[in-house]
Amino acid sequence: MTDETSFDDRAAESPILRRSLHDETVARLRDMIIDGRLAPGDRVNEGDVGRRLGVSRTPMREALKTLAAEGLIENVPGRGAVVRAFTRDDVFDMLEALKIIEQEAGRLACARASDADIASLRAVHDRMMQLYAVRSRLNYFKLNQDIHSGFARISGNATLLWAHESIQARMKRIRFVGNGSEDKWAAAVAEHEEMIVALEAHDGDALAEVIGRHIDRTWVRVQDALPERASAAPAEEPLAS
Amino acid sequence: MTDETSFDDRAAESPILRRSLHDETVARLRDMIIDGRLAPGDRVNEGDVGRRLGVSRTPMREALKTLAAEGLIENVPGRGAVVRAFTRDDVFDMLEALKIIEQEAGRLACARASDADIASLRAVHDRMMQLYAVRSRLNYFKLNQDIHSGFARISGNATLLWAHESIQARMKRIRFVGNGSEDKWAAAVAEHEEMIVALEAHDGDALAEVIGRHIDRTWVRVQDALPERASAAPAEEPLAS
DNA sequence: ATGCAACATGCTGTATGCAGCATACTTGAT
DNA sequence: ATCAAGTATGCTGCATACAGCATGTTGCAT
Repeated sequence: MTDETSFDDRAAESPILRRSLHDETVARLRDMIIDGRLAPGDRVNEGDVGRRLGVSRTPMREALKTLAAEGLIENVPGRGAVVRAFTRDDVFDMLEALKIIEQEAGRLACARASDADIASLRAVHDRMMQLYAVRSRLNYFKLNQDIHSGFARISGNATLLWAHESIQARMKRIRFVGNGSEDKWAAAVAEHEEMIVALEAHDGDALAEVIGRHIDRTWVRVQDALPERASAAPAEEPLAS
Repeated sequence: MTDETSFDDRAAESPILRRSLHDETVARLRDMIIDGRLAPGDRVNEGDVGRRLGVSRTPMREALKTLAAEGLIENVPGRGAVVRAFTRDDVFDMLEALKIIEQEAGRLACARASDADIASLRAVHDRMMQLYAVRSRLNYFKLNQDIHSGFARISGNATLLWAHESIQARMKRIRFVGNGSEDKWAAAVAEHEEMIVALEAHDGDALAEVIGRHIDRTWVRVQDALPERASAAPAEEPLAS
């Protein structure tokens, strides 16, 4: 279960385009939040964390403003940045919204997407099947994000894609935690296959139905891993150990 | 038609809660973008605009980062902030996304909203009818934002509300411009009435249908005011004149 | 022992200074 | 006259310095 050690996925980025320091800092902080180095409820000390990332307070503060707008942290006046902690209700809302967006994006994709677009999603799915075959959980998980936002991507609607990815970014930590047991994983893989088949058949209703089922079961799975009232962070490292 | 002069709506804010300088700056810049003082494509000079707002470059830069995350401006590396210009396709995508979110939020609202919630929306609608009666265009327009995000608000889903408001914030400028002629306005008012009736009857399908129709017609209306390829800003002030 | 008040510390919020880069202008050559 | 190259200017990006505030601690009084 531990063929990978770090959650870091920066290596997968485009190799040519060098990002600005701001984007870099935002990305690294995002990673720290997702993989739990910054736990929900933690105060983010600009000086400390900035030193740790090798940037001064100014770009640090700017990155925190960006993350606040993304909904990953909260900026309390006079007290600085706090990693946002999601309640059970918050997570329910996020999944419900994700379901709506993904279903409708799926319908649009069935109506509009080119064969090449569909083939590209099929390719991602095939790679995920291979990763599932060797139980490479972390790499599977990484691609899982892609395939879900993939429907929004090939729907051709940039705003839907933006909304989906924004919400998914907040959920990443939680989905990471609630990745579930062997049989649940198998069921998820089967549903993915159903989705791709529906997409290839341009059957929007069928696709929406599977997506709905899939996300409903995600809610069940995630719910178990969620503490009663507070956030999404058990104290210990949940997966990458 | 010119009973109001400024787009400014800060007076409508909660009187007690004093906002931080950051939030204040963000809000003021947002207003400047919406009412056209900062036109799409304009470069935002940190020094100049900062002086104009009475803040130094640092909080200015932080505000720009927030606005960039909100999608109202773009941060070009090495060139600073540029007010984002939306293409016709961008606007179509935004309206399509808004339609999806608003329809499904409406369905949820019909299923879940309390009588008090529904009554509050009815109250907003009634006030809009009064404003329509005296043709108070700008004040009508302000409440129009509220009633549309209102469905998301009383759906009880905070994430849907967030998504709706985020997208609507970007659209504000365009909706402002494309407010349309007398008869189109009358049609819009009639559709609003239909929506409230459907909501009060808890008829989700009917509500979704009206919302769909309403936004489709918004697209038609807005499209005319939209230049072919570029942004959403005719040079002159379009409405408050 | 407990509560309150004054103080000390450390952090946030803002301003300013400096280096680097992009762009515009000027000057010269063809 | 036009184009190119070098130069100059002004802005961005980042670091640092300073002021104000929130919080934790200590000492004193009851």
